[in-house]
Amino acid sequence: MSKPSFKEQVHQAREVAIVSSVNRLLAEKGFDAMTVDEVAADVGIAKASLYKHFSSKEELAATAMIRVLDHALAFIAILEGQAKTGAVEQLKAVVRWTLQVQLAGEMPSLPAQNSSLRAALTANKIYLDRLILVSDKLGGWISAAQKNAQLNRKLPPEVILYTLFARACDPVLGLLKSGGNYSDEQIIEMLLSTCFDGLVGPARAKPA
Amino acid sequence: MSKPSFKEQVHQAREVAIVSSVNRLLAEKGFDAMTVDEVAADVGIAKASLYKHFSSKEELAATAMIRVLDHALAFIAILEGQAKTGAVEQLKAVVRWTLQVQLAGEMPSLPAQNSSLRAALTANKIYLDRLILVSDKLGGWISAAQKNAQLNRKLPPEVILYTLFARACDPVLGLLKSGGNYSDEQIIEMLLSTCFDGLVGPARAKPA
DNA sequence: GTCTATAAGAGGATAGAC
DNA sequence: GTCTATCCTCTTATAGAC
Repeated sequence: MSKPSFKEQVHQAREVAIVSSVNRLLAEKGFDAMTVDEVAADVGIAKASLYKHFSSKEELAATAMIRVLDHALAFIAILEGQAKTGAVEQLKAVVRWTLQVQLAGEMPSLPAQNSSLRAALTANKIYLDRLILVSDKLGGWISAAQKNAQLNRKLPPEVILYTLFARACDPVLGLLKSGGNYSDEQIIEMLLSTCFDGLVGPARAKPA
Repeated sequence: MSKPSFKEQVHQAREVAIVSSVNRLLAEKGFDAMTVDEVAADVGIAKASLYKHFSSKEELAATAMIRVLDHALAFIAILEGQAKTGAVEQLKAVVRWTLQVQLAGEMPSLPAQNSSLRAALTANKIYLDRLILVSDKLGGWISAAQKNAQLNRKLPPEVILYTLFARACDPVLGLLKSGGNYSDEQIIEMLLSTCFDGLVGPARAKPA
């Protein structure tokens, strides 16, 4: 790699600032309610300047999503480097991290139905690449956990993967948070409980 | 009640047709992507005529939500009239019904973040009334199930209620449906399993 | 690359005739 | 109450000077 020039560093820094604003606004208002004017105002530059860095609102959102996936991959890498724990514990750690990001107001939320956004995401190689990387890592842990019977063997791994991904946009978190009756830590533990042990609760007795 | 005139019946029938269209479009595209022009075209009337029946797009959505809640209440009433089964079984039946409605493409999906919509809903007495009725019915079953230890006693009833409500907009259903690898019945059973028994699966042994 | 100014168009809501 | 035609605001995106 060649040393980046000062100009390039400024350019990069500005893009980082843009993506940070986009990420926060996506978490706060969602894709549809977020306007490009808001983003520009939040960053403190003119809207036309934004479009010199990113060609569309969809690309802004895609870049924010890529950043989140990169953070997830970094967290997963840390887990992999730690002392060997059970696969289920690693999956729980990832979900816990996801919930913490949401509680911090930093989890971008994209509507599943928006067609222009979906088109942009499925056409984005970098986004898809990161998504597959995360899926593969989690998929490995899921299959390990099923081998140990730590996770229900009757569920297709795909279903478990989707269910874990869905924790990143669980509306229950927002409801509990806005209700104000529970601490962040309590919310996280309750959601982990309902996700892994279900509403019925943990197994009452271990098999002999 | 006085006998409705023919004119009033036509009026009512038209409104029913409007709400049906709105309901289907809300399920298909969501509130933001749905346009009033589309609704008018789908019903087959002019947009201005729509506004003689409903004063805003938000009111259209609220009316559709009220209809869904009324259907839910009707289903709950049927369950109450049936031979006595466990409270958990009744809750599962309600969730199963919710999933069936989604699979049929008839569950309106409203974004949680849209502020104008939220304002209209929280100001709508009829909507709030129905929502409370459903919550009370489910709340009764939840507390009964917790007394029997059929549901985890450590979870606040409120958390269980929210978790059940959230099944009505679970993105996992849409992902599995669009994947095409499972029948509707399989999807329903898997989602019921992850909801009540969690990813870990059902208790492997009963306490002595 | 940054700015101001504006094009271009979508979409919610209404005017006014019938 | 229904229609056609229109208004008006908001929002994405770009033109063109510097």
